[in-house]
Amino acid sequence: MVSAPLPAIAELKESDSKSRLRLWIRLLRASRLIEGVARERLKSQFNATLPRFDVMAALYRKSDGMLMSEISRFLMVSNGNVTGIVDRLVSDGLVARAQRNGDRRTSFISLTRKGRAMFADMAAAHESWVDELLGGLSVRDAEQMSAKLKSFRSDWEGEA
Amino acid sequence: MVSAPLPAIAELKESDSKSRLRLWIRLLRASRLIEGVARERLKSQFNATLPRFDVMAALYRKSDGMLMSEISRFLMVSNGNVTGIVDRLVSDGLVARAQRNGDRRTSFISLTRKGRAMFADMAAAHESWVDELLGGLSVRDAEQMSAKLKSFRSDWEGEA
DNA sequence: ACTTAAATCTTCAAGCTTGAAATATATCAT
DNA sequence: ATGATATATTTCAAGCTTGAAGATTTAAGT
Repeated sequence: MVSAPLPAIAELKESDSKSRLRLWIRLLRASRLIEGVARERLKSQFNATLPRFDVMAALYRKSDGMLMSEISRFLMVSNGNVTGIVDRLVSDGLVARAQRNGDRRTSFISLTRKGRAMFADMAAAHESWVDELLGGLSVRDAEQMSAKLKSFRSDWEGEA
Repeated sequence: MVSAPLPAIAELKESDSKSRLRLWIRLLRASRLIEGVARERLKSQFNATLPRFDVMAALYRKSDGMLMSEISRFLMVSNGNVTGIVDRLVSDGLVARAQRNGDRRTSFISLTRKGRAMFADMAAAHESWVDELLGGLSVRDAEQMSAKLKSFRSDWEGEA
């Protein structure tokens, strides 16, 4: 009976993928909406961009500094990408590269005092924007969804 | 008593915004993860990009054709952006611009036969990728989250 | 030591993205 | 009709993004 057709299961399976596809589309549209607002306000209020904000956010958590590869892995972007963003942050005096005595291929990237102060301001504003945009969701809903998304991710990556 | 301090409410409020911020970060990371996989597979299996896929998906739903501004509004990207993507799709023979007799500023953009066939293939693959990546979520969870995201969005836009 | 392999980062071309300026067309008020 | 205003699109500069190729340094094997 291995070759017997099982239409009921096949139909169920298709319906499952449609549900997940719909979720994906809504997820994507929500992301784009929030990212758009954040990009626009970062530009007008701080003359910053979203990628710069992301890099600074990564560095803010690690005051000892991070390797380039740690930044790109954390942000899930390519290596070459981070090079350019950090270059511009350095030339704006927001970030510094510190020599590493052991390994001359690498350097520790960290926020300058100026960068740290600026990020603190941006982070507070950013948190309020997200609160505003996601305000339609109850805290309970937000926490439920967070938990679901976390467990989904752990199936695909090492941790987060 | 209007000026009396209300620390309990203030604390609650801060905790709310933190929950929403955490949700936002997980939403963003999930989006990036899925987008990364989709981008990579679209390139290797179809020699396509995600933006091209998005434009073709918009056009697939509307076989009569769409205006440039309808495409950009639907995809939530800038006007100028769509111009370049459509240009490349046209030069690949996947999309065509049709004159509109009433208004010479605009044209109807639509998939060619070739574009329509190609998108059908890509869409099937894409749906299976999403199903694979979001497979850790039950259908029930997916539908719950979809509903929450839909209601959140309608607070900020006309519809979807 | 010497060669090979691995790790880390940068460079580069192609394409995507935005926002602003430019262009072209259409509509409206006189 | 004419001029002013509104609409639709394209063009452009600056920056972001990837993936591949290149450069540099470190580690490993012999």
